[in-house]
Amino acid sequence: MPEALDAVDRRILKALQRNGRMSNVELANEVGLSPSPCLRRVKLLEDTGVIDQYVAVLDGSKLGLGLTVFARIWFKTQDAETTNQFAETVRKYPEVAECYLTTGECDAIMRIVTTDLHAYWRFQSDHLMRIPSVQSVKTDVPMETIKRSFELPV
Amino acid sequence: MPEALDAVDRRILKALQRNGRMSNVELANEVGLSPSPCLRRVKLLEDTGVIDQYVAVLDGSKLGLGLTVFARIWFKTQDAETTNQFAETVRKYPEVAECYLTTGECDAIMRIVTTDLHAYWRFQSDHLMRIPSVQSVKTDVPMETIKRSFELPV
DNA sequence: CAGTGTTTGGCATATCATGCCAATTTAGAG
DNA sequence: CTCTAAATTGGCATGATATGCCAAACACTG
Repeated sequence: MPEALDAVDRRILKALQRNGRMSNVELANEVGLSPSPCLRRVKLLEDTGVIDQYVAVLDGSKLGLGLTVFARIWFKTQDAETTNQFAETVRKYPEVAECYLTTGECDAIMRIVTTDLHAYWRFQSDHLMRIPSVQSVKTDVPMETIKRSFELPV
Repeated sequence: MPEALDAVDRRILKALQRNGRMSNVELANEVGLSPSPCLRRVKLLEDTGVIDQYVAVLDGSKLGLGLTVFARIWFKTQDAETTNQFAETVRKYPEVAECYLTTGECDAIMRIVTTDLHAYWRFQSDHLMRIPSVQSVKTDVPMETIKRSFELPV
């Protein structure tokens, strides 16, 4: 690992997590460098993969995608084939924003984005429950957002 | 709602969700417009709040923050005061990336980012379980990522 | 304190954002 | 189908920004 982040790097990361489209000149001012070395540091952070990507965060409620739900999945069996088939299928659904295999109580967790509860129910019964490896699903529906951040505490 | 998104707007949103730092010239080419009206559309999408913000997405594993866990919380009581106190406290912890109040089986769901299981355990016992309103916590630990996207299917 | 390697700041140039205006396209009414 | 008005587009001029290069400052080692 060639990275040893110093205080300036951390300030850069902090700033770009808050505003990924900030101009390099503005960023340089904020972290106390001139534009030239600032840009070089940013490029290095990108090249080493510390900065993975830049994204625009959309407001789902303004796009008819106001409902986020968390679903826990239980498999019928936990063999590799079952798991692979599940993964392949899940990756195709745009409704599934995130999906992880877990150890412990359940076998997988997903975050799913849909229009409303009705649309979610349709997705669950028409698609999720029809994946052969899926035995059962339990859903938790967020009613209110207390905190929502994509930032890592660097 | 003054927004009626057409096909070009959707292409803009799709592109900026994949690369939020794309230059306007490049974006214009990709969506089949000249830079001038393209920029105007982007600005409108920002002003109306469809585009909420631009962020840099970091790789937690390269920053010593490799573990993401999901925790379900049960409260002792569900009155407004309990809830508010919980919310206030949770918002202060940088480890807590997301937190929602839920209806159904549990009372709240959180996504928590830490260094490793040991650090999580410390956070749970030293902080989470000491919030007076919290009765119990169940944790699901992702072992493998099947899908991870911040994109909305526009 | 000299030498070496790293990081910085400034500068020149190419690319880009931005605001304005004329031209084109679209939508609606007669 | 035609005319008109409104909305949207493309091109252009200007100011700001990114980018690569070089010399100077700095940090570390022997």
